[in-house]
Amino acid sequence: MLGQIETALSKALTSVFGVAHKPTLTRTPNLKFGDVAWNCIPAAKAAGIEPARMATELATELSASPLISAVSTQGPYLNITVVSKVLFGTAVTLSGASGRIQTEQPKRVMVEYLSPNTNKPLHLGHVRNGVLGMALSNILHAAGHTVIKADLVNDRGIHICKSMLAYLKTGANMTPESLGKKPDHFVGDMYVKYDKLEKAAKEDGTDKKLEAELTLMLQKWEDGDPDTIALWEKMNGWVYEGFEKTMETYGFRFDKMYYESGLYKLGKDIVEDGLARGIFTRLPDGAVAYELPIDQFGTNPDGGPQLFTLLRANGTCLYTTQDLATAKLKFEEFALDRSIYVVGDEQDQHFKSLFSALGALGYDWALQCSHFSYGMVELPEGRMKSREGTVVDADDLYSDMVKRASAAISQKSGEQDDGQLARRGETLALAAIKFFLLYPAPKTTIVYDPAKSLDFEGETGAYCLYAYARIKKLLQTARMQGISWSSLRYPASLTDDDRLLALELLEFPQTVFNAAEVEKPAHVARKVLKLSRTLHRFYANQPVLTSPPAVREARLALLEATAKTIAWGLELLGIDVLEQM
RNA sequence: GCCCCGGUGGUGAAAUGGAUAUCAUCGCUGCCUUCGAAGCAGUUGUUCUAGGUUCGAAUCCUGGCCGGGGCACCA
Repeated sequence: MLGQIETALSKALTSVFGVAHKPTLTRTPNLKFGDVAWNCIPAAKAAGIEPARMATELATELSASPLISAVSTQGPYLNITVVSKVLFGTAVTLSGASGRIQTEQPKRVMVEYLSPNTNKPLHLGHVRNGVLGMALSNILHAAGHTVIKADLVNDRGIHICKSMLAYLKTGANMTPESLGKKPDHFVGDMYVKYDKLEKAAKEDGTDKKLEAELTLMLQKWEDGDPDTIALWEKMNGWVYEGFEKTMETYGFRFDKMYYESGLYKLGKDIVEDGLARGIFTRLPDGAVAYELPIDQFGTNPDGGPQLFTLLRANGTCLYTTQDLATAKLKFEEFALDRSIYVVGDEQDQHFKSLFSALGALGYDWALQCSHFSYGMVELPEGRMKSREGTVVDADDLYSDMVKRASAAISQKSGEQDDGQLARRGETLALAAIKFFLLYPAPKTTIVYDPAKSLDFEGETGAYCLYAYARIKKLLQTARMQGISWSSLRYPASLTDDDRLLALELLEFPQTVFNAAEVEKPAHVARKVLKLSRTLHRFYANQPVLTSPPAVREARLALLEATAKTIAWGLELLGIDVLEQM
């Protein structure tokens, strides 16, 4: 509907001024200016026309439109009031997912996210990653793109050997079952134990020996030594078993799994090829590197180009070696148009370098690779360090939040705890966690204070869920009173609160579509919150069931549409609603 | 030394170059005898700095100050 007005405006621009322009309507700052507005300055300036005159003449032209009940101007602003019947009718009909806008150029997009190491359980940082990855995938899908969700598991390397070696030295007679531990936590404990072993070794001077043992283990793994492989499989199996549960809890899902252990050698050919073509350089000690362009990356301390190392001096592979190959594999295997990596901002430079190297190799798809970068989740005292065990564990966070959420529900509703209440607590807890992580811009560093935990008031998931539940309760009460609102009639005399809610609903699909275009899930989160706020204000200020029948029915329809839209927005964010808080 | 990111009320955040910079939280004041107070209404308090571009700058450009991340054979 807003699109139709934009089209009418575009036609008027052509017919009156001979200007080709695609206008975008915005909301007015205040309803006294009308419902939506357009600023003439950019188009007027480009065409050499005085902006206020353009606004005036367009107003005359548009006033004939059957969609528009009033047009006015305010300097260069063209202010439009939409015919109420059209406004409310569209808002109700196109609510929820039925209003979604689909792209005319659907793409095949891979979203790689989570990408855990198999030496420790998932923590809050992974949760931020996973929640962003899922939301981004959902939003791209809603906009009509084909999305392949991929997980690259870092299941090999020296850090994995650390857990394995610590297990051999301190716990080889134990299993997760024997200790009653969640298996990924059991392996994570071994990783922490290694750190302790290392510290102890440094004190009694045996650290070189320990390091040699570790390197030997990695060597044995690469040589395919049966005992080492068996141990690796056993411990990784435990980790996967644990991951499975955590990922199910948080709703992280994948269409494709990549394992570094099966990929790490693949990059060697690409490196050799680059070397042969003079794109990569062999360093004096034998390592292979890509010299990063100085205009983009600057220089290193001795004035030469920065180096992006692709192969170790001893010929073994690096993460970068594997990365080159995996990038190529993704495009070939899935005929991708676009490849997105959801990875923390500490790797900004890594990805910028990787994409530069891929471009230098002549892969035209290198331009379609992008790094969805996000900031760390820190504790009040600083960064989380898994080696030192100072992390907010994903499973602990969840169970802690469920307790708090259940307690809050019990307290506020006065209900006693039962199985059903616990399930509501789970949904509320997840909504609180996910919304907390999705609402700020991704690049902000989030500080999470375990002592304060998460709020259920203010700009929170609970605020949105409560808006939904309030509507549901109201609709239920209406049904019980035998009130029906299926036949829609829109009384002329509705208030600004009704109008604001309808406008908010109308804008929603465009916001979701734009969020997909710019790949910003936070835009959807902010919009859901804004809609919820408009709803709460409406609820507090306007009676529904006690209004005259015509107004009552219109409002019930509007509220039902609002509930559908809030639920859809939250669904895109990976958040479930509660019919009852 | 180099590269990247940031600096907005006390605190945490928002704002395709566009109308009076928006929210939350904290503080203070009200509203459960009308559909659920996890809510609503009111109130105090904000764009690091010096220039520049522009009809118009929190936003773009240059310098400065402050903070965070990264700089290779880790991921």
